[in-house]
Amino acid sequence: MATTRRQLPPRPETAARRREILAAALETFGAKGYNNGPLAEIAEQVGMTHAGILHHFGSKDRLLVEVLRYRDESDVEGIEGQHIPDGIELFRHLIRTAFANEQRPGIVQAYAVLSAESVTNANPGREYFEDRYRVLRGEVVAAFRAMCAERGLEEPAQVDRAAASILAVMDGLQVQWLLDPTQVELAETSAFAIEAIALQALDPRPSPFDQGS
Amino acid sequence: MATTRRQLPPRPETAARRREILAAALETFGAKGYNNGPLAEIAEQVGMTHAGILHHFGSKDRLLVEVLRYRDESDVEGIEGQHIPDGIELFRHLIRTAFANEQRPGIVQAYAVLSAESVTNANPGREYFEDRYRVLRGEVVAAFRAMCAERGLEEPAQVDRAAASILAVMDGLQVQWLLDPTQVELAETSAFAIEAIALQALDPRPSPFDQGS
DNA sequence: AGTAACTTACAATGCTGTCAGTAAGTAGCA
DNA sequence: TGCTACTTACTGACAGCATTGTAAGTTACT
Repeated sequence: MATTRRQLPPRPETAARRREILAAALETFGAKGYNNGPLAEIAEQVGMTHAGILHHFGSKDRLLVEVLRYRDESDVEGIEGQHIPDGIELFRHLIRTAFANEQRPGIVQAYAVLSAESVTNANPGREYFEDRYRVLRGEVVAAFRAMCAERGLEEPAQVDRAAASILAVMDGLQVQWLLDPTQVELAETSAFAIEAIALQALDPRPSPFDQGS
Repeated sequence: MATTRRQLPPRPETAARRREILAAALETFGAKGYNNGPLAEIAEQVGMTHAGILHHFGSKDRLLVEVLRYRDESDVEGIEGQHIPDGIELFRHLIRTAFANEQRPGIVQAYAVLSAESVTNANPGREYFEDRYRVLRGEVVAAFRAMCAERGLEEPAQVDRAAASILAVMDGLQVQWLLDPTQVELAETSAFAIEAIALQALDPRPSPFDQGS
């Protein structure tokens, strides 16, 4: 009754076509946000109709999720080989990323817009960003631990806070830089702040704000 | 030909009604973003139709601009008297603000969502956020200068970067905190990062990342 | 022969903004 | 004080557009 061949594998060019769509979607969502970025505009960029995109991805929500994963992959491929850098190398990697980001405002904007949009009600990207920040914070914490071990220091009390802070400055600076690139040096400022936070975590000094008039 | 009485002043209750609308709009835009937050939902909160809101504000764009200004005012009124704190007091004020923000996630979300959304194409809030960051950076820079003068230090090289970084961490931490409040302590972490950055600006130590394997 | 990769057409919805009308207030004046 | 003229503060209806998703059909691969 049931024939055996129920599903055919996708055609060879299809994977490339999907990647084209993902790149176009990243551009449109980056420029206009998820809610304000229509499928039709994405379709036009790749020479299709919006129905063609829905054929590949099923719904706009699922497209967003795949776009976010795609951005991750292309990031990892582009910047470094495969491995996750550890210890001091992770911090250097973050700073290099900030310098690389200065050359790709489109990606930066997509990331800034979509991450903030994800905190709104029932946004399909929310889970992705929750996971992403959790993973990244974990990597930074691990890097701190590795540095301490290497130097024979005990683990400082504030690693968790320092990890969150480092990711936070990078993101926050991106927004300010996108708003006015003439007023904010993205990379240099990121490097400065990452160093400041790492130093205070590894070798704390007393707060300058605590008491006194 | 032309009679003299051309425009009547608004009725006494009108100002209060407008404020109600602004508060409702802040809530809706905060929850759903500007593009995704319909006028009808705002209208419902204050017991009106969306046409009534357009009567008061003319267009959705102008409503957003007024919402942003309204948030500023209510912030200034609520937190402190009138004056802009200077020197060390500004930093203390920023940290207090971070603690206060932990009690008002709605406002924080509105701010995070709308500021990121403002970097998208032709967003009506963009100018507001450009100005706001410029002004805030200026205030932080002035506070650094005041602190240096008081202590007889010369102005450090990195004040501009430190100022941008401090605002950036605060914003970035808000996003992470909104995504998962169980994993990020907004206020304590903000305080830690602000101190770290201020210390490095006022009394720099060499970068731990510069050379060596 | 069957399915992937589309297109065209369309249904269904949601949104902003306009328009005409209504009730209620206010100003000017007898 | 009361009448008239005009304005504010709305409502309800609707035009007009944009947008997502579906369904049916076509082409071309395998």
